[in-house]
Amino acid sequence: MGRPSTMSKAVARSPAPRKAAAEIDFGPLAGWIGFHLRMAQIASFQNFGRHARDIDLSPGRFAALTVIGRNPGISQTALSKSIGSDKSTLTPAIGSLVKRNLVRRTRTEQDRRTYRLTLTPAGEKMLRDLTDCARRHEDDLDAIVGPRERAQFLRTLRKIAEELG
Amino acid sequence: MGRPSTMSKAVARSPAPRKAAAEIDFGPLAGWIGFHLRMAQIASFQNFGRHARDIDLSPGRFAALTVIGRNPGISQTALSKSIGSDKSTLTPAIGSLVKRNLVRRTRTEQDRRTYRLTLTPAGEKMLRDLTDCARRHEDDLDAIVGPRERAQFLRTLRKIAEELG
DNA sequence: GGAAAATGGTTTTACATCCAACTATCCTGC
DNA sequence: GCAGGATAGTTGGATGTAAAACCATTTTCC
Repeated sequence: MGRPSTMSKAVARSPAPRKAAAEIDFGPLAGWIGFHLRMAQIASFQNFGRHARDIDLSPGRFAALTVIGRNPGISQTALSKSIGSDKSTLTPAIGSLVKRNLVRRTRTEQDRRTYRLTLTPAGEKMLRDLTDCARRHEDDLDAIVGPRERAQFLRTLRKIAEELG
Repeated sequence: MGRPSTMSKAVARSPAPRKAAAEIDFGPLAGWIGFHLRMAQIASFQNFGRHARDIDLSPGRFAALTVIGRNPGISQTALSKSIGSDKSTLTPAIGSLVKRNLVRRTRTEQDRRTYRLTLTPAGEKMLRDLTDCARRHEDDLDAIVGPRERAQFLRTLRKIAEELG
């Protein structure tokens, strides 16, 4: 496919119709909440990753760890509902946390289907470290949102999650 | 905390130490923007899915289609930057759009590394249909956010994406 | 008491996504 | 011009995710 036409067209000098990132036309996307929610979440996710680079745990697992820490004995299904991920997603996630000795999974005698999830001491330490990372990440977000808007912004986010959940 | 430790098991009648979703303790998560951003985005994603169930295209591809439609001739790299996904993610995504005859990918003679992406007529039709779905999804979001807050909310989201990007 | 429905978890399948390494093409400096 | 660096896109490997089918157990209801 060498396209041997040797550039007979050779428009040559035109500086290219290439688009700079800044001049992209987003059309209706530009005014849509859903789109910007997605973009903001992607950016926030990446920023969290920067703060927690050393510690090797994703935001999702961090949320899981926090909820387990605060609600010892919680079941996997309840956990999955609370953090908004599918229970089938949680199976390998919890598995890896158990393998890393951060979470303990014990059967109950009352209901032999469920597990009780609790943190190990190592899990509690990890949670403390991660909470520090998240705290710094939150400081970044707070600085951007600003103290005036913060409460209202949070309220709106919560409302979206509740009413669409 | 609960944990009456009376459980010699066989408590039988106790309505279960099971947690209802409503009474989960989220600890510091409860006040964090990053967490609620994530939850809101998950909910929004699912709601979009409900509206676009018939049409078989994810939000990410929808965004790609829109940007291509608005910026005919855009390159894959520029597209990936604009919608915030990795260029390697885009390779199979564009591939499937091309296979479904929604997008055309043409080589340029000036720079034989890049592709020019454009919509096919079928792609434009698909974009119109999807835009209708997204419009309904947006209506849901608008109803939740409310007209008073909308502009400020959007401004804040945009700021987060920009400053953390 | 037992069949039927519900519930907790796992497995399987199918993608989406990122990162790092790679190929092919271009651009730059000498 | 041509070697070395940049850039466009692809590939491979690892992980995250959801949905559906599935097993084991418990609960409901007759």
